[in-house]
Amino acid sequence: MRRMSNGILNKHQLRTEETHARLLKAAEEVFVRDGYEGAQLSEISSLAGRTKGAVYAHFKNKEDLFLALFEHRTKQYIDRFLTKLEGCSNPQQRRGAFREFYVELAHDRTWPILTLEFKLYSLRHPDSKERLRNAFEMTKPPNGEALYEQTFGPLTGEQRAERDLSIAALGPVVSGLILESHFEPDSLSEDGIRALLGRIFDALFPARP
Amino acid sequence: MRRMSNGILNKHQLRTEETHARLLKAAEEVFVRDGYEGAQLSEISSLAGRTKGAVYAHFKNKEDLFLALFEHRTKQYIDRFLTKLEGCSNPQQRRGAFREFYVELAHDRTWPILTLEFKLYSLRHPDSKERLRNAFEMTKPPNGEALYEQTFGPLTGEQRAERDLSIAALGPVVSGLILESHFEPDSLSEDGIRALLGRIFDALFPARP
Amino acid sequence: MRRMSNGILNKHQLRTEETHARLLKAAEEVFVRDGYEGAQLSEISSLAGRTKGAVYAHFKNKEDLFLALFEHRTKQYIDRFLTKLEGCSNPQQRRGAFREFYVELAHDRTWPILTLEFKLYSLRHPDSKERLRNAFEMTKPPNGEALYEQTFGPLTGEQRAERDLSIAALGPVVSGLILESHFEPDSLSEDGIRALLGRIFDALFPARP
Amino acid sequence: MRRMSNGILNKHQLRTEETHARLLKAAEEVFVRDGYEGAQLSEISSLAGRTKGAVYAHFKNKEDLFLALFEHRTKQYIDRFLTKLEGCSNPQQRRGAFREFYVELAHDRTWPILTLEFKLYSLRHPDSKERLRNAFEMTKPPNGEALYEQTFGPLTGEQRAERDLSIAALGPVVSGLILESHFEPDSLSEDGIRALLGRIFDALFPARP
DNA sequence: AATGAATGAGGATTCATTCAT
DNA sequence: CATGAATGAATCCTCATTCAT
Repeated sequence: MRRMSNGILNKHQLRTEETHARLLKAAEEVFVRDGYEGAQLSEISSLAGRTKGAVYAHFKNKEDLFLALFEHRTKQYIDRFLTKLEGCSNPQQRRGAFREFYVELAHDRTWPILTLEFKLYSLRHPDSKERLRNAFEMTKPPNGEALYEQTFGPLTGEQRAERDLSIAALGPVVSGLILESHFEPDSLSEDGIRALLGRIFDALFPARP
Repeated sequence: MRRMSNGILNKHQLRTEETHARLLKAAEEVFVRDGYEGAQLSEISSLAGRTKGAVYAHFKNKEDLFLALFEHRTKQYIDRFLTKLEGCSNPQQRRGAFREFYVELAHDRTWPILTLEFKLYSLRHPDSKERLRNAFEMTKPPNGEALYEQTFGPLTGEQRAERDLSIAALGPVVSGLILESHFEPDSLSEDGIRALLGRIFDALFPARP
Repeated sequence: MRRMSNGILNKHQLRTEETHARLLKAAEEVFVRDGYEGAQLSEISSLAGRTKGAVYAHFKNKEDLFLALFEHRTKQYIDRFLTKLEGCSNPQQRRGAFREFYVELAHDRTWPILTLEFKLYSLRHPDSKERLRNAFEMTKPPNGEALYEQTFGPLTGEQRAERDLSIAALGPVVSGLILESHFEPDSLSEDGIRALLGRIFDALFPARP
Repeated sequence: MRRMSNGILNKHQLRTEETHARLLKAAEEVFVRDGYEGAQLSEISSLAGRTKGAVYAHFKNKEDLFLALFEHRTKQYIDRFLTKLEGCSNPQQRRGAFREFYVELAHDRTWPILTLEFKLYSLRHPDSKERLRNAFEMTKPPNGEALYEQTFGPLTGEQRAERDLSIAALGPVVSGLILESHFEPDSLSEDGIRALLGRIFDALFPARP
């Protein structure tokens, strides 16, 4: 998008950006509620106060909208995560911030479901692999290794493998639990999930003496 | 199905039973691979060596087939679980058998995904709630409370609540991890998942002294 | 289609064959009137007294219906042509029959237009080349060389090349004229075209002494 | 377009004229390649180095562009034809020039196809008849009757009818042959068509003694 | 029980056209 | 004059479901 010389968007561009944002927001709601296949572009667009055609002015097709949504949310998510850790000055603090960030995911009814939906999609559309791979790479913070070392301390090779395994498990565990809580809110309340996540986190990343 | 006086099925009935079994088997493969929406009855039936009409001779519709499959597999699953615990004579053994059963779910690439699919379906089809509820009830072993008491010992009310929460978490955790391993086999190998499940199980159900 | 042991089609099959024939007939009318792009499957099917779905039970898609129609009509056309020539016992008769057959094409308002439409389609869909080629091969009678020799006599190599060129021109000339007469019936009446075709035929295939 | 007092176009107007010309050129390419229905305004405009909006600045709509293109090319065509004949001083020369002009149409891969496309369009859009009629009238040279008399000599009423019929046939014949050669270049080479056109011309307009 | 032709509702996608800038 | 985001109508195609056999 070309900005005016003063760096300010003109009216056209403002309207365009708003449409883009509205579409993504509506898409999230509908994709999470109805799933990829069940989601209807007509509902997404009308929820965004636009028509179906607007979707196609911004995205190549339904899949493109879906992937764009995932990329968009992933960026936000990583940013929030990194911001949280930035304020910390030592490993203990960092581990605590990480733990809290993780436990608080119990509150998010949307992102973990979207994540599930996306992985199921990729499982079933191997042709989109390329872009899917890239989007998944974004799930991991840049400079992850350094960050984790600053958080969990220096580790032997074997310990590092174990740590990476644990890290890989975090997201999937939340997604599974949130989905279950959607279905059985009585068995898995938000606080219940919070408790579980805490215990699981501690089991996977034991506090160092 | 009416059996002959000697309790043996005649040829017609044998063929009918075979068709039923073939359809369920094919349905599992296709539902897991393509998801509920993506699954096509034509593919399921042809995979079973039958035509679409056969599906409608055995099941009311697509949803009915899906739910019947879930009920069928749930029964098998519970049976295997109970059989495993039956051979045990004391709580320690029982806990160990439970743990092993759980850890070995890492090997099943199908049931955890089917479970996810089913829960997503229920999330999105609240109208089918009644039957869905019933099917989910089947997920839990009959006489569960007694069984768990025999396994984890007598507990205070609070401990029991914690234990139930942990039990509710087991399935969702496996499902999340298996789905992830489908997508990123390198990060989450079968053995890796086994290790994770063991650690999580121990964290959720600490061995009593 | 499997016939019953007595070679007679059962009710199902009769109905199926009728549907197939009705669809082709309706397709011809609509494709000629509206062109390939302009033709609507909904109109074709309703003209055939069926629904759109029926088209897809018989043909893979719109293109498949279009090509099937061309193949079907081409067979009929070649058959009529060969039948006409079969009754002849000498070259003069055969040339006369050929000429008459050709001149009488002036009466056909449909086939020449369908031919045009098909060639324009092939011009614009090179990907369908394979099947198009085959369909076009059908335009030529089997054993064409022998037939033409029996009709126009033995020729030197150069004469044969000239004859083949003339043969290749026959169809296109009719198509061009029929299209024009659709547009300007006053300038090109059916009888006018008949006269023109006769003169052109004689110029391209001079009667031998 | 208002010219400056000296009859010269200013910069704005030059740019406008160029856009107009570019659009017509691009339209010809795309209409011939893809047909009226298949042609996309977006492609025409981008081929012309403009955007869709430019089309609507110069033409009322797609049909208007198509008809304007036909009118534009028709004018050129008639001009070339008349220029060719102007240099002749007697009927023989004129007939020869006419014949040569006709035979050389074999070289034009575009105009005959555009002509076909246009006639098919008019066949299928009778509502546009008015403008279509006018455009077709332009196909005929002004003072046609006088011109033809100077070319083919004075004729009886019956001869004149025959001559008009032959004239009406010329264009359609070329169009049919060119289309065929697009599809089967091996059977109908450019030279082959030239030969055919010559023979057909001579058959339709026999040289007078 | 099983077949498969036919139905018909539904949804993604395309593209000529409009309009604020 | 020219842009291009947005519209919205139009249409192909899919697929669960039905029903005569």
